[in-house]
Amino acid sequence: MVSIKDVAKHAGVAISTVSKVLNNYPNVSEETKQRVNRAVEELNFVPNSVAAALSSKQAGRVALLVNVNMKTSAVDEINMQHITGALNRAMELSLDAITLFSFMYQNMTVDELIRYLKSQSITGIIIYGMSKEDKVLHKLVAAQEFKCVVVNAPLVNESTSSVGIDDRKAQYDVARKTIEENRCKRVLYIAGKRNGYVTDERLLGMEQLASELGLTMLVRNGEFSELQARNITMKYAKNKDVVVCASDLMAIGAMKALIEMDIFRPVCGFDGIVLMGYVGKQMNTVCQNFAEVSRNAMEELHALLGGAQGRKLVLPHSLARMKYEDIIC
Amino acid sequence: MVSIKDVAKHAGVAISTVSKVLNNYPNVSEETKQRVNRAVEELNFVPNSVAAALSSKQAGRVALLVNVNMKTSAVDEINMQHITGALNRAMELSLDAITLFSFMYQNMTVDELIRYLKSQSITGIIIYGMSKEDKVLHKLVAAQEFKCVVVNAPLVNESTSSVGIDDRKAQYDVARKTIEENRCKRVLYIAGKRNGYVTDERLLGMEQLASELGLTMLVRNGEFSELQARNITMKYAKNKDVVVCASDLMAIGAMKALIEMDIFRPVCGFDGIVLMGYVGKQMNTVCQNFAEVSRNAMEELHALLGGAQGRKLVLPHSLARMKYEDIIC
DNA sequence: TAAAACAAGGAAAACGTTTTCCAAAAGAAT
DNA sequence: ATTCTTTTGGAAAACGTTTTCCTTGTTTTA
Repeated sequence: MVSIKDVAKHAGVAISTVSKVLNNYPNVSEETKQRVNRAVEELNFVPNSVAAALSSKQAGRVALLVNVNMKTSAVDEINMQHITGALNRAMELSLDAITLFSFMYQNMTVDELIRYLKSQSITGIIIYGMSKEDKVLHKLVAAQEFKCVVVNAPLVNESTSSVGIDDRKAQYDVARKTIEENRCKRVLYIAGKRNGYVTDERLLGMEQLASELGLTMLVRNGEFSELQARNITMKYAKNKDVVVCASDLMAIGAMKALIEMDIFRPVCGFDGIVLMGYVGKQMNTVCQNFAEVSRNAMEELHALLGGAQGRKLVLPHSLARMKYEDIIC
Repeated sequence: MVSIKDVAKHAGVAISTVSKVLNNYPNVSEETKQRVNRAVEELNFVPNSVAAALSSKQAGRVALLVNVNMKTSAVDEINMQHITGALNRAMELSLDAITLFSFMYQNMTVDELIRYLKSQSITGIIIYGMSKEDKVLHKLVAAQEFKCVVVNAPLVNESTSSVGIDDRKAQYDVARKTIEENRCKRVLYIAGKRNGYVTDERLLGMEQLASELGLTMLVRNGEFSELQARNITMKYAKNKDVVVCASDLMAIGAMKALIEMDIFRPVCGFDGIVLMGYVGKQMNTVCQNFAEVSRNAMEELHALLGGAQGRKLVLPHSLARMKYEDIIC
């Protein structure tokens, strides 16, 4: 294996000089830089990232903490897009990234988790699917031992940024569009998981809309479960004009229930998952580009690692009506 | 950060002794072992896996090479299950694992890929979605620089194992069941991707079945594409009795086409993806537990790293009829 | 009882980087 | 010409392990 030592010898300089060139340090002349880079080319040298990680804490590796406790194909789709987006950007930024699923750390205490991450030379973390009641992850963020980016949860401190869309506005937008298209007055809103950050935001958006338009609204918690949304719809949809759901999966459950009850009500969802194209009826939904969200999350983490302050990053969303014809390929 | 040095000091032994205890080396007395383990407990010590990886090539890290060139939610679902299954077992085996998606290495030559993997201290690899014409991955396996486990491709040498189900038999089984249930004689078989290993195996299963039952069979390549399967069905299904597809996604495409043509033909698929529960019509399919396949793949890789010979591992499959009621949750 | 064999544990090199500090050379200021 | 800065590059320690030898002390064998 060709190491930095070989490059140094080949270029006729010291090891430290090579390292400086590689990491764009100042105080190295243009000429030496050229010589070193030529040697790197000729020897086909690739730095050993493991050694680099060991040597410098701040070069650092990055971990994705992915919650996979809800096992549905829709969640798989969303997680997969997040992971590919994040890892793609990580590679472009030359960040070494590992993926941890929740089953890997769900039995750990905060201290154990911190120790584990440090043992892996992790200095930055992206957290997915964090709920309000997740003690361990909250302590992890609060500890500020690592730079963190939390996706879809408004947590910010000096070393923590949050990334996501404006859930409140998105819910408002998609519901308003659906309600105005169909001149509805009585709304059944199937909210998400209790103690979910996005759940509350989306509900706030709905409440604002209801008050602005003078709607009557019944709110029930669907826990992001297709089955529960189905049951709720069965029970309450009859004397409502529209069913607004805080996720596509629940929208699908609601739609299936309506079809079974043989009544028509407009339904709208949230997320823009592919499955929406397969259920026959078209529905309005909020489209999020999860891969893009995660690319931004990785970008933000990189900035934090470079010394930037934590902040809240809000990304754009769009509305769409998912059609089978657009999805098939 | 508490290191092996602190443990050594706390236990009153040398660093090397601690390392020996940690790695279950011989030539250390039971008493010393106890003392060291107690120190480990008391100091809450976790070995730094990065340092370990740097120090010993054979402790080694493991990489998942995941092909994500086909972007459909079905593939996302399958890949996600593979990844979680593999990483889960890796953690249990204390193997450090990283995930590489095809977009990360698709522009590399074999040599570049090998160098990159070595730079990451990778010693073992699991390869997903390898096609017959993938030069780079074939050379990678042939180079025998790493221990490899190839999922769903029958590649074996001293340092390479293959893991997967018996695709030939599975295709035979599911088609036979469907054909006998409906007393069919004329089969439209929509095969997978040209140059795919499983494509050939599954076709062989169908050919055997056709000859045994005296069926007439038309074979067309659907490339694992829902759209192509749909078009093929539109064109050829009319004077056939049954449409057998080499994947669920294609089966869905075929079924949608039949519904649109307003003719009934039994259809069967292959994989057991969740989406099958959403298309309204029930179909026979082959169920693979992808997470379990990948757990086995990781297990096999561990064995290879321990010095075992490469071999072919065949896992069981089952037949099922995917119903919405079984899938909703 | 001497020699040989073995068991247990320690010292130190090695892995491939980064980074701190220091020395030399060159330029600027007096 | 002398001193003071500044620029450039090198030497060596550090990161936390593993692993190879080597030194003891103890047991076995003849």
